[in-house]
Amino acid sequence: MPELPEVETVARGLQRSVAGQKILSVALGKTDFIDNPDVLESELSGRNVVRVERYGKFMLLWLSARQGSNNSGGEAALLVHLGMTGMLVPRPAAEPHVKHTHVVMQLGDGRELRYIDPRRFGRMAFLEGETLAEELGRFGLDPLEMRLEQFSARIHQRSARIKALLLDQRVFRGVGNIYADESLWKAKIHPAQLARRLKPEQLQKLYAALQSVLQKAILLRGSSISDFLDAEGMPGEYQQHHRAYGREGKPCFRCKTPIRRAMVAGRSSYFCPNCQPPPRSEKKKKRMAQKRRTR
DNA sequence: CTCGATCCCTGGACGC
DNA sequence: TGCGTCCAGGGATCGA
Repeated sequence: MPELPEVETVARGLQRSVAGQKILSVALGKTDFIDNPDVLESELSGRNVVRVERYGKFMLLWLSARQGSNNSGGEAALLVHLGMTGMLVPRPAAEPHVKHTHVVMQLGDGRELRYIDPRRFGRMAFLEGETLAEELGRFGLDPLEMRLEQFSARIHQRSARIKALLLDQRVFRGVGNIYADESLWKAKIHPAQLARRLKPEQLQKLYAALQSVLQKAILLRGSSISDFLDAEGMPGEYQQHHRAYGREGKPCFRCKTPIRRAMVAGRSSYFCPNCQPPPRSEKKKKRMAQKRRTR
């Protein structure tokens, strides 16, 4: 569930608390979510965490070259995806490891940077040089850095549903189910609307909605739905500002019509059936269902 | 290109 | 209290 605002929150926290720290050694538990556990283990120890930043839904821990190496591999980084339930948190080494602690990095100041993930939907990888560049190149625009023209260009002639495109990390990096639904609600666009059908005014509205929703969410340190906590163990507050996501049956904040839930692009999607009018294709589907019932 | 289905995994909700 | 069952959900992958 960590999406752009949650990952940004964690990354900022880690930048404050672990940037500059040296990784002395690494201990691994379950490793099925790690690209190449042996490489990760051997490459991490002895490096400094230079800087922590967000890249889409990933955290990027930029690493120094190791002493004695000529840094032939180019820039190196630890890539961390939190999946649904991942947490990356610094703790005093003396504190017991909670269940599902799978990666423990001993830091120079006596703390440990721990990766905890019950479902292991996350991902961790040590990457450097060309491999790293290639991996990062797979992803689309950062929603907070793109201009309107770039946003529109990525969307306007695609035949997929707008929600599917918003969720596609190759198109935009960092948007997930919550913020896609919230943005679409704010822009009054139905999630199943075909992207190429959107008018310029709608694209402009969606662009603005996406940015304001994400910025406000970052300000409130993300949404804590199930158990999201930031690097300091604090929950976010944006869930109190949700207008669509998770509000099935509750009145729309604009028109009081009950919020509906439907599967779009394989994800449960929340929307106001009045403010976000369904596209023709959806109406057709409804008529078919009606026919079946009356038959 | 776009879609849906399937798998990964565990905890929480729910029914009995 | 304790089972069993179902579901959520990002992303990879595969077939239609």
